[in-house]
Amino acid sequence: MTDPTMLVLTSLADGEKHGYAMMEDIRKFADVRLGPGTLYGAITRMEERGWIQPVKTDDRRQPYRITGAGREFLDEELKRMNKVAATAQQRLKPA
Amino acid sequence: MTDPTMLVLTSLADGEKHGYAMMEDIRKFADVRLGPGTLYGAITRMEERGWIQPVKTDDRRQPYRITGAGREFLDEELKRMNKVAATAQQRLKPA
DNA sequence: GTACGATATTACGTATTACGTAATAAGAGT
DNA sequence: ACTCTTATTACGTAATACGTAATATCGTAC
Repeated sequence: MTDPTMLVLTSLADGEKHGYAMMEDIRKFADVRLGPGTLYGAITRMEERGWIQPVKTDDRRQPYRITGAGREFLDEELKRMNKVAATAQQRLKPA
Repeated sequence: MTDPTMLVLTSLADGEKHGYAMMEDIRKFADVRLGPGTLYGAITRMEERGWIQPVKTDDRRQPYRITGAGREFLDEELKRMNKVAATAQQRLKPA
């Protein structure tokens, strides 16, 4: 419904961020509050899939950046989302 | 990613359908193939939540219709989806 | 310098959901 | 009768979501 994967990819689309920063960003642009369990779980899976990658740092905070594959995936999913949204809106307001 | 709930609600937005018809419809408008486990599982949950309801019939096929609450929910989620999609698209293409 | 609030992540456990496959059954056409 | 398509049910398992608590660091006000 508020798929964490899409939210994280969208959050990283305009630059690298660490987990906590994503939380805040996502709360702002989507009005969704991801708890740590949801967020860091999603991050781990997405890293395994090559959609995001950790950025080297000395800081205790671990920033991530979106990969090419991540952008591709995001783009494709966006197309589908738009298609579904367009269909739904059209059907909800028929006349 | 391709949330069955949204897909079913969208499918029912323009009239009642039974499960199999939803499958086909969803495949057409979203290019997503929902297997029976996914589809009928979603239907059951959505019925429990009052977003859809079964339509009385003698047929072996069980049609469902979207409820007022279902429309409301769909509408709200669409707003969020549009917001996320707009943000993502904007961020993917900055200049 | 220590107390405190905000920042940041990890570590759990549990509940929910997704999803694949197989089984079942009825109808339509040959 | 047979077979193909239609349609649903019944599983089991894997993947995800999500809440809560624990842990730790940082800044800053006192």
